[in-house]
Amino acid sequence: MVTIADVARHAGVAASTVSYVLSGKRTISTDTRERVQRSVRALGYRPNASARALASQRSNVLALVIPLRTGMHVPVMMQFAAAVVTTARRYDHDVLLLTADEGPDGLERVAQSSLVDALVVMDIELDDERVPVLRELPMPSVLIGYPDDADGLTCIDLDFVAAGAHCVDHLADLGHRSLALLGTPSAVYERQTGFAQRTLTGFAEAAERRGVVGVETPCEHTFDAILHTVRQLLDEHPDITGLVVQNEPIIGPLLDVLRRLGRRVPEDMSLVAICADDVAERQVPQLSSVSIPAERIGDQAVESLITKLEGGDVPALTLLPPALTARESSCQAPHRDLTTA
Amino acid sequence: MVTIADVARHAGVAASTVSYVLSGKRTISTDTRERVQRSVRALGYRPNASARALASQRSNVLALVIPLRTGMHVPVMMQFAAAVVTTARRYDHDVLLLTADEGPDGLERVAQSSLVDALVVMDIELDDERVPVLRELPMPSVLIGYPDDADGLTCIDLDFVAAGAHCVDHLADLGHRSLALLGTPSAVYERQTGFAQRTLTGFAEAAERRGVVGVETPCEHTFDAILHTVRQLLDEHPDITGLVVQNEPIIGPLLDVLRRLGRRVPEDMSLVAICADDVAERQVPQLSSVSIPAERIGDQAVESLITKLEGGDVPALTLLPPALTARESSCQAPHRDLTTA
DNA sequence: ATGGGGTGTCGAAGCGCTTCGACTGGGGTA
DNA sequence: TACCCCAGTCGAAGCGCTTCGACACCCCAT
Repeated sequence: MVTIADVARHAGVAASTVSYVLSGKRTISTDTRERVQRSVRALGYRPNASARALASQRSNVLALVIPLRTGMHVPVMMQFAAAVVTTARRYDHDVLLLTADEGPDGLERVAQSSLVDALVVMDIELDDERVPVLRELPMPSVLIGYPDDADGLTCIDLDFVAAGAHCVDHLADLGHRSLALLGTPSAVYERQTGFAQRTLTGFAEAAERRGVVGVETPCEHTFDAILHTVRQLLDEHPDITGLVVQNEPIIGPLLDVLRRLGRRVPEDMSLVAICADDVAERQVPQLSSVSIPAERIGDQAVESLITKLEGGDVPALTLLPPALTARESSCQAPHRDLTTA
Repeated sequence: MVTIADVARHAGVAASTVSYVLSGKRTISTDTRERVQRSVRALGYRPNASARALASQRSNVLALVIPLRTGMHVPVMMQFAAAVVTTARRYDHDVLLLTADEGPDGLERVAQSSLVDALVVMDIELDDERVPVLRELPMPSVLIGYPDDADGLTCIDLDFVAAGAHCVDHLADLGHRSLALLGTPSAVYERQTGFAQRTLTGFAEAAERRGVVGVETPCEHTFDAILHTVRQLLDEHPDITGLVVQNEPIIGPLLDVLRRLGRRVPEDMSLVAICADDVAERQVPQLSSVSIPAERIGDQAVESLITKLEGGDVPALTLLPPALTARESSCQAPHRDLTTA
């Protein structure tokens, strides 16, 4: 293994000079700089990460804490992780992957051992036990999602309240008067997951504001559960003509179920999903949807973290505005009466 | 930050003694050991990872290289990654996440800078450009999948040749005489991805061996592509009664397509998928399937790597035997003639 | 009583890098 | 001409840990 001393000897300079050439932290004459760079290339020198971290107190590694629990939508998380890694690399950082089931201790472990310089934590619950730990940790962190008490934290998320509301507005604009939100599995709500709760809030508030009926129900992933949930929903509320779905894996089977129950989409039943664009576009009919900008969130998270590492300031809460794309699955409500109030 | 010197002072011993207590590499009297342990707890001491890595030449970090490309099935990879992280933690290691698009250079970077002790590389192509790099690297690695020339490497994979064959055997046993393999998107084949190629081989060999007709076609992910592919397939081979599917995201839409084309599953068309069990079970009808044991592969990969790190020997190639679970989507072929030969 | 072999502990020497202070020499200013 | 300043470079001191060899000390066999 070639060390900085080897490079220094080869270039006929001191080791510290090599270091300064590499880091650019002091001015070095063009002549010397080029000579050193040639030696670096000639010897194939790579600085030893541990030595560098030890001396500089910076590991150039970010922790990414990913949930691996039931009901989480996997492809979105993967997109997200990919964005984090890619963006981190742009800033010359690497990413250490942690699973959420290490819990708060896992965060303390990697932080206090200086394995990482900063943390990105996904899937934050409204009352998340990791939050107090993050507050005390001697390094910056960014949360994806945000807890009830976000004091002193940096949080980034899609504005799910607005997302829920957008869906309602879209359907209400099309004349639908009775809507349902088909949500995530109940376990996700029970865990007090922020995005699920907030969509629900946005949905309910918007329904109220628009003076339309809005009912909500969780939905598990199995086909039978979907069938049962939808059947019961339509039995109890036969006048529902608009469905908002926040549950990516059930989308395919749901379309099936509706067909089975004799509801055509969109003629009898309009559908708006909250999901990744490619999923919406893959369906038949293509779904109107509010997309989840996983990539942008991941980018943003890393950029905020880097800014904080460099001592900069970032907003405490960044809420990305949701965008609804109307596709084939939503249309004018079948008219039964034409009163508008 | 509390250091080993603080602990040593607190316990009234030398720093080296603390180190030996922590590592267990020398015998320490019970008395001293307990005193040190108390001090460690009292001060909340955590060894500094960089210092440890620098001194011991071991970072206790494994690299995991994940593909983020088109046509890869995401949930399986996620399961896989989760298994790797979980198992690595069991052996007191962490996992650094790399994306495949850093290419061979990424591997060299993390290896030569001693950021990691070993590597797990997924999604190996038959002629993978990373393979020669891995051979030269001064640290162990495990490949998921295996290239044509696997000399000097450690590879783990599901036996996809056997998987393809199992599917054929299952259908042939049920009396089907004309089968098709609906594969991954063509990009995956063009990349010479091992698992896709090998399934194809197994499928073709088994069809030959059983004396049944076996045709193969790639299939893209969009609904239209699926519809078109299947329609064309059935036009050209109207006597096909058995379908093998190795393309997880199309499974839902495919069932739709078959329904549209007037083929009932399994009465008119038997289906066997190569996919995760939960996906198979979620469909209606539930699919007969060969499952992809992502978790076992992940475990196995890490365990092999740890063994190698400790100087142990591991088999060059571990092929996990595939298991076919018969569910509702496959049944006796509709009889048109009863000759068996 | 003496020697030998464990057992338990210590001190010091690195691991490979960054960074600080100090030094040199050349150019500009007074 | 004397002075100062700055650009460019060097040497040395760590960063916090592991590990090697050395050293007591005690117990047992002689």
